[in-house]
Amino acid sequence: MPPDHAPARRVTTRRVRTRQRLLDAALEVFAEEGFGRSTVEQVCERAGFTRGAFYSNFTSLDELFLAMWERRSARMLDDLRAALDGMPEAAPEEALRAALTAIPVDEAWYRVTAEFTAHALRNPSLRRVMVAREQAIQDTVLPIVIRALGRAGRRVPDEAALGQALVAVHDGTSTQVLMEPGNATALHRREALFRHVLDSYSAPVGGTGDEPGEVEEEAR
Amino acid sequence: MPPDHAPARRVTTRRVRTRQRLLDAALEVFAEEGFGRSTVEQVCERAGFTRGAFYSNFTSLDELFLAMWERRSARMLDDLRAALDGMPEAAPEEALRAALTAIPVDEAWYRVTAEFTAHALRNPSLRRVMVAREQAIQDTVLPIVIRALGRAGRRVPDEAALGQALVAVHDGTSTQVLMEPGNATALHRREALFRHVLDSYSAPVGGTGDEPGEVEEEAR
DNA sequence: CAAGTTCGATACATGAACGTATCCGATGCG
DNA sequence: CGCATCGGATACGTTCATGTATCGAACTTG
Repeated sequence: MPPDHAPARRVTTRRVRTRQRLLDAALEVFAEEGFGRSTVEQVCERAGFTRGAFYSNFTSLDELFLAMWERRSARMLDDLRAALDGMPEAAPEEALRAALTAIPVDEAWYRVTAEFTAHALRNPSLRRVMVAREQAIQDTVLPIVIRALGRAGRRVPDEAALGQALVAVHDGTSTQVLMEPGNATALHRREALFRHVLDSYSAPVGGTGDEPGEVEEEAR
Repeated sequence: MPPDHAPARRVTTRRVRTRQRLLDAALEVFAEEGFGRSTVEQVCERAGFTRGAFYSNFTSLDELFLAMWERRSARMLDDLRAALDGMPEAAPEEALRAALTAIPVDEAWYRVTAEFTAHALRNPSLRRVMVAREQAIQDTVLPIVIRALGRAGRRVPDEAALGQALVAVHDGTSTQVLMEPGNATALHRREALFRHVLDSYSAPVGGTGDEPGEVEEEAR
């Protein structure tokens, strides 16, 4: 129902295409230069435009940064979802490996994410965006992980805690892996850590009833 | 033995003091504005100098950033060491809690670290600096952690793996905690995750001989 | 206490990025 | 096919950060 109060913007084909080209260019430039050191002109040049195009589509670099990050972030979630849906009957071990190879391909993306994290730590509204995204990731990943664990005969007592742990491990180890490119050990240890976390936050169902050092439900 | 080839710089008292004031100011400014958005003038103003002082002591903002980060980073390591040395006979549980409260006090520092991480991901020589620091942290912390675990009757089969896991968990959870300030749950989950990692990467010595789901030594 | 050196302040020239106002080709519509 | 609007290009003026070159006060040294 948009017979509008505002002038009823027609969204031209051209417009959406230039927006996308600008967003793509932004990812590249921010990854190379860093967000803080990037300029409007650099982004436009990379996209094959002049600054006129930019100011016609966005009002600030911050706005572009946010839009780009959210778009790319959503796509990453889609990829992850696809990778996990592809193996609905896999064992946790396999699913984990599949998920981990589906994700950390794009170094540029992780650079930009690190940049975005730093930026968000100084900006309450961006912080909320990041928190929301973390929640979205958990909502997507957790059910699948939990189902996989279930097939392996394990139950997760505190799902939210597992979700937070997985995200933390993912972020922390991603950085490590990127800091030493071509270090296979770091990659393997990353996988191992994930396995340990999955183990620690789940317990065998119908077994002896207790394992040593397992999770007790947390106080809220 | 420095009867020098270079003009034999006398290091005046004044000089070191202004250097320090500049470094302190840099931490604050970078934390507030972000490194990329910070200017030489902002730092100098905060320190109570003009740009002349800066250019007399450093050649670029990058140089200042690196110097500041290394200094602060070293101090952080000292704090950590002190906190852990303070309780040479503590149980792992206690020591963990002590270490965790000794560290994550300074939000500004973590902002700057995030900034530095992002920066280092684009800069090979900074990457090496970060990797070296991670190594230093492990060299400092691991022996203490391992001794504490030992007193609790636990042995660590793969020490390097534990070190990497601890750092990853620290980094990953720090971000989470800072993203939602005043969220006690995140803090508790952080602690819990540390406990689980300590458990997963160690095994009781002289016990039954095997626990389920423990670490096997890793391939190199 | 005089002479020299050091270090930060001041002044200046330069260049870069910004945002706006305007123009003109392209695109969609009748 | 002609017209109206849209969207990006161009051309400003302005602000701001940079780096250098010079100056002068404070401290060191003999």
